[in-house]
Amino acid sequence: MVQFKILQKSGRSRVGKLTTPHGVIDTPNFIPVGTQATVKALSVRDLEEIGVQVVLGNTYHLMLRPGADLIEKFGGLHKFMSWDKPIMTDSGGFQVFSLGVGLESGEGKVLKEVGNEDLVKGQKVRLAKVEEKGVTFQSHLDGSKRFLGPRESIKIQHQLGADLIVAFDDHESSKHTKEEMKRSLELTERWALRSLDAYRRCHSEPKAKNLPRMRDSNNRPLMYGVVHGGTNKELRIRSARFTDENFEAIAIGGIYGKRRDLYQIVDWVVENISEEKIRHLLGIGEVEDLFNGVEKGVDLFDCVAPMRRARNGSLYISPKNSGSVKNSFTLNIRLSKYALDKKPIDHGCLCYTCGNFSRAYLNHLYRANEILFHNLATYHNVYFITNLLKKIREAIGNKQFDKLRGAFCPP
RNA sequence: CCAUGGGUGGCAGAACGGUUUAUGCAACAGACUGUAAAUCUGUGCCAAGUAGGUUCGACUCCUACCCCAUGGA
Repeated sequence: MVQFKILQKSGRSRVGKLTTPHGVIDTPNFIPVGTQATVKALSVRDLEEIGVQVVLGNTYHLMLRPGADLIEKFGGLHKFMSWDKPIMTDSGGFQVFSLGVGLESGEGKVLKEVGNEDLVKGQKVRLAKVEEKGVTFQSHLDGSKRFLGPRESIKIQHQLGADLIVAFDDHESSKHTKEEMKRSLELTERWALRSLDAYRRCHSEPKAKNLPRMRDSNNRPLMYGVVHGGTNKELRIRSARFTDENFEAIAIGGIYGKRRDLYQIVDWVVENISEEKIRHLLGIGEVEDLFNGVEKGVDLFDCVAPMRRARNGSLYISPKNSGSVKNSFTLNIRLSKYALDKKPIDHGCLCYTCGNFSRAYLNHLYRANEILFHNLATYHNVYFITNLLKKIREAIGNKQFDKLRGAFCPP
């Protein structure tokens, strides 16, 4: 059983404690994305040293490689990757739409009727065939035809043994009319119910065909329903209420637009869900957004940004080292001006990287294409964000959140 | 000294008698929000060993010289 307890509140911000089968997660908190059963460039030892409390794995990637059955045979994702703290898994819905490569690229007629999407990214047209029971897509690894729906997704997430799981959802990112968005939302709602059904079967009908047996009822994961509705207020509110009615945990998804939209959406949602339920803002994690999310009552975030940024030379710095909204609280360690810089990345940062290495050294490692760069850079960024959330929790507890926020994002 | 091959941007390396001559790397910048990302996108290089010649036009053809590589004396 997973339990969420709010310990302190300040405005809409809250400090809480999410207790899972693999330990406690203090909230608000940040969940590093570890798509393929690893947070890229970091060892589990690094994560523990940093103080990361929970990581996210991905249903889509893991089902394709190495396969959910294989991971189940190894005793689940925790044992497979040797991480005994909480794990969240994503439903795979997002990937199926964002990178499921096309099927039957010539034919659109029939597919369109069931909501087929031409997802245009760059110049490639990608098709995923969406039907009532789920999505047929093409593996990005070998082109093989695959199927993922609510039942499959929930099954896989149970096989992986995650503590926090997500209902399978449709994505309206490329739908433009309100009618299309509404149809997509309705599908998400039906899939939400199917996800719930699959979840219950995993627990109350352990012999149900094709569903994994949950040995111990204490190991029940917490399942998030996902609020969609794009930037449409009416749909977002409807989705928020629906999700609140049916789920114990609320995730906010389908956020693609501008920051202003993001904050507006969060407001609409938060105002229409129960206060005591945990709230997760899917895919969000830039510094500015963390502050605003927390202020609006979000408890958990996951994002690839800190890790990806790190690998690309974008390293977090705090305001006292000239980090600001304008530079996304980052410096670009690739720049020649750091080649002779003896300072650590972020003066005052207590992480291993900052405690031992200069900007010049990191600049050199990047330029020399050394693998160690990825580790040291990712370590710093994950530490920075993890530590930031820790400071945020403390600030909320001390009624100092506004002050802390003001130091980072002056009004 | 002889023979052969060759000298193209910072480096590597193509094509071509004709409007702004690839491409890669390096350099210089920018991007990155439920990860097909050690990725992606831009920018610049006042590119032709030297000196002549042929031609309307030469990096491309010719001559001489210089330099490099390999082989030989």
